Amino acid sequence: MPPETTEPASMAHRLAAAIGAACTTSRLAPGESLFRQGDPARAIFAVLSGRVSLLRHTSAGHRVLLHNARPGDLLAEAALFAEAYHCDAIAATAAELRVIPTPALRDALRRDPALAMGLAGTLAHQVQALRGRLALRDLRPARERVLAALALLAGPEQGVARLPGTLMDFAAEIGLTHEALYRTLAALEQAGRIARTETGTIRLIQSGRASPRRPSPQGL
Amino acid sequence: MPPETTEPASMAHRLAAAIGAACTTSRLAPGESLFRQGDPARAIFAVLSGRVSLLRHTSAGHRVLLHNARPGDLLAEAALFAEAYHCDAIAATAAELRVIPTPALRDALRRDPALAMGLAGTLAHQVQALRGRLALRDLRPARERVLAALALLAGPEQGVARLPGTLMDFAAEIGLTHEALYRTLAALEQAGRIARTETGTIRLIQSGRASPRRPSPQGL
DNA sequence: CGAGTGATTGACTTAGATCAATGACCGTGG
DNA sequence: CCACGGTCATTGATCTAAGTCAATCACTCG
Repeated sequence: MPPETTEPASMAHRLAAAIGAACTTSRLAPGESLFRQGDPARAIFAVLSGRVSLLRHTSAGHRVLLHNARPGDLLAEAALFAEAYHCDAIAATAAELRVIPTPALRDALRRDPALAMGLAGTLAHQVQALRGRLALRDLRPARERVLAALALLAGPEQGVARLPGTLMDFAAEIGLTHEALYRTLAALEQAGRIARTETGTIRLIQSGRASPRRPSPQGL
Repeated sequence: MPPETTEPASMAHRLAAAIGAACTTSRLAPGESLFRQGDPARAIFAVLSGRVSLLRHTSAGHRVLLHNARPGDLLAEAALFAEAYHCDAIAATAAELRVIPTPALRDALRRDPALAMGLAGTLAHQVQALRGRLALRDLRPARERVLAALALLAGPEQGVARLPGTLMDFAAEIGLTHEALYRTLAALEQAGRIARTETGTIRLIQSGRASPRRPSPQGL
């Protein structure tokens, strides 16, 4: 399969379609910057291929990764409602983006309430997802967090989690070092809670129903 | 001052105003539930006073705190775009809410594109803020995280951070135990990086400019 | 005044970060 | 075609930041 190409999520499609001609495409080399914190916010973007990182520098001079946009993601949606970008966008890999100028998009949204509602819906889902990811970080120890994250990936049917990226990416996503993740996965596998067949795929195994009363299966 | 009352943030206002009569008010006793995961999504809410917790149960039966809505916050915005609520809402304290029925609101949004855009803007800002909070969790050790969080609270002018709630709340917000936070604050104060006058207020002190080249001021 | 909550500090323990090494797997260029 | 350099996956050893348990004090509220 081609490494990193996906059709844009419907919202990116709809936005681009709505403004039609005013919408251009941009190609970035790895490391190239799309915009910088403080630049006037002239456009939002839809990632077509590659990955684009959003970074903010703190006052202390640190560089913090805010987001890693993948194909299908919308980028800098907040630019629609702000004067300037609030963070840097740098291509993590070679990337292709659709450029959606804010003035044209604002017009389109004003003209088409359904489009505006669609955008609001997309954003509302992002808020939900982000809250979920934030809550995930509170789970401890690592075992719980990993299981919860896998369950999320697998969906409510409780079957097989297919990791979107590498294990290292997954580790970063859930706030663990990759070593900690490897170890936790190994322990879970040993405990029979998960099974790994092909790489990138993890099957969750019901732990014989988590009965409330029963401290521990065997030993301590 | 009255303990927990604030005028609703403008967006909550605007939404409520837009649908006018269809909008009622609801009062919750502490512990009372507003809706449950899976209930049909009939309304979104604006918190007028008190605090309302959003909880999700994981498949493993754990209860995870997703959000703690405070006066001025909008609650369950995603209900506008979904069939059912995706989490429980329980009053953490006695609370008063404005109830905004989704059908009426959907109509209003369709009729008034500016309102829809306003909602999208609010949500976009929430996305931004949540990404920031998520990134904050990656800062380590605790000292860095606390300083960054305080800087955020103080705003770009780099002056005084006024904590919205208790220190315990703040600790939970940034993913530390309250003990760890107290110790970190004490250490920072000792190190002269912060000063505490009244409770709930922390002044940040520039550490003689963090010059790029200079490993450490003294010792080590 | 006693109960409940927040703030604070001490002592102890540990989960997970850090540092380090190894093997598998590519893609790539000579 | 193969050797080399890079990334990912994995595991071991070690260390420490921060969690847990515990006690105390100040404060507010019936």
